[in-house]
Amino acid sequence: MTKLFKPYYPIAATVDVVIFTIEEDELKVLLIKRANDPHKNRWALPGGFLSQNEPTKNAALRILKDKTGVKDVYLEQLYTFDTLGRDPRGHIITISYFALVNPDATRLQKIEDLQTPTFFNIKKLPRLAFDHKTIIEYAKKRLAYKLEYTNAAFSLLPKKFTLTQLQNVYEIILDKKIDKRNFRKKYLSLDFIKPTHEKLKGIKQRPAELYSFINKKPIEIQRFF
Amino acid sequence: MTKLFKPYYPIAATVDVVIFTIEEDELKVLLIKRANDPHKNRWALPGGFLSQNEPTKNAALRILKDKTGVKDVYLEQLYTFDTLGRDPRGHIITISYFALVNPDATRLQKIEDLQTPTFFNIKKLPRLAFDHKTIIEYAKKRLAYKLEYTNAAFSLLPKKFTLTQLQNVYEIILDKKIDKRNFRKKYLSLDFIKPTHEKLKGIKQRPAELYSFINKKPIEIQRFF
DNA sequence: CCAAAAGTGTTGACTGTACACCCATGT
DNA sequence: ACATGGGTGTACAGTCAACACTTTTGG
Repeated sequence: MTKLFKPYYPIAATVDVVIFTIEEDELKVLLIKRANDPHKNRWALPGGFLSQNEPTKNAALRILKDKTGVKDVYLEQLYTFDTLGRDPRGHIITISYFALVNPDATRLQKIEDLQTPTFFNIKKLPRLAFDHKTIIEYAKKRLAYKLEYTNAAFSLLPKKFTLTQLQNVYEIILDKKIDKRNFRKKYLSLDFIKPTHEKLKGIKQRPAELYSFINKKPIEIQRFF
Repeated sequence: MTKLFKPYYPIAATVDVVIFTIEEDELKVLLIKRANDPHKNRWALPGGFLSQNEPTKNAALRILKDKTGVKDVYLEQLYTFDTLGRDPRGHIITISYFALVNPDATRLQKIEDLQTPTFFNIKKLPRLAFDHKTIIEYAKKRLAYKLEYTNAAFSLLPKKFTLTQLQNVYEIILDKKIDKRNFRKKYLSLDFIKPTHEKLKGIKQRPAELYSFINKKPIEIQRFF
């Protein structure tokens, strides 16, 4: 603290990061195994304490890189969790972030201190430390919104992808079947993607056209009145 | 702090509250005049430091009541602002909340220490303390979303209201004209409101039917696929 | 030629939008 | 009787949802 505050009570703040990916047709979340108490050896979101004069997003990026090897992700602030008792060490709030990554471009490091970063199927999560289950559930809702109202799917896909892969992303996250023709018509009409005129090769069926996102910046679509 | 953390750096956290209302056909924000430095005598969002073991939402309610007299509002967490330098006293993050109130039911107290809580037209804000302008802009976006996707308008209206009043809320917040017939058709089809079979009286035109919200809990509407 | 996934259009239902006049009341 | 805002319907356009067959490739 650069100066002291009269009657004001300092608290501790952590950041926690929810990293989603899609792998083997499953929505997965990145977890690490805690090296220390509390909850030693339990699976948890990558997270840690803020450093001095460190913005929370920087802290999230730093911790993510140090504990999992994941870097260069676009983080979005999710929510600040502050329930009393969420951390047995005392009054600790956590500012959570979330991001989407493409597993092909995301090599997990095996860190020496046994943090073993691992993507878990969101439907088969182990017992989690702290209130991290709550945080993941909240993040999942936000993810579904993002997919419905933005071009966020680009973060989950390789640079070039087929419409079937894209549709799979939607089906997995929204957890429902979508009609192929309607999906293509609608998604193409949004003008988020364009054909590359390349084809997927080396497979035994008809090769699919590869598409790419026109814009790798977040774009929203509008509604109501 | 109930226990000490080894190398971990305590920070200070404040909460700030954005209270919106609609009055005289204008969207207004509740501000107070700061009693102390920094930014003494400048207008600011009601806010203050977290107390020991106090959840942020409780802190927001406490501060709101103490500094403005406003109570019994439904607060929703907005965002955590943490830009370095946002507070000249040091590394202080703020967890912001927002709420909608009906001015008829919200009596502002004139507090002895000259905090003078006042609703300002959002289009005519004075110079604000800290990064409170940024916070208000963020809150305004969130407000427009809420209105489009939920029944949140109930918080801005008296128990009984006319469809014209409801439409005004939308026109003011979305900042555009809406066709009267289309608005009525659409809003009624959402089944958020029901006629009370009472009429507005004592005015010189044809008296309007009064409606009330069926449900004063947040409800969302769905889209896409 | 077979298996597998890619690709493609039409129809009917529903929703959004544009638009103008009569009605009920107080003065 | 008039001024004021309240209240109402229709038609056209656009979007959504349901639905099945042909094409291309590798083996």
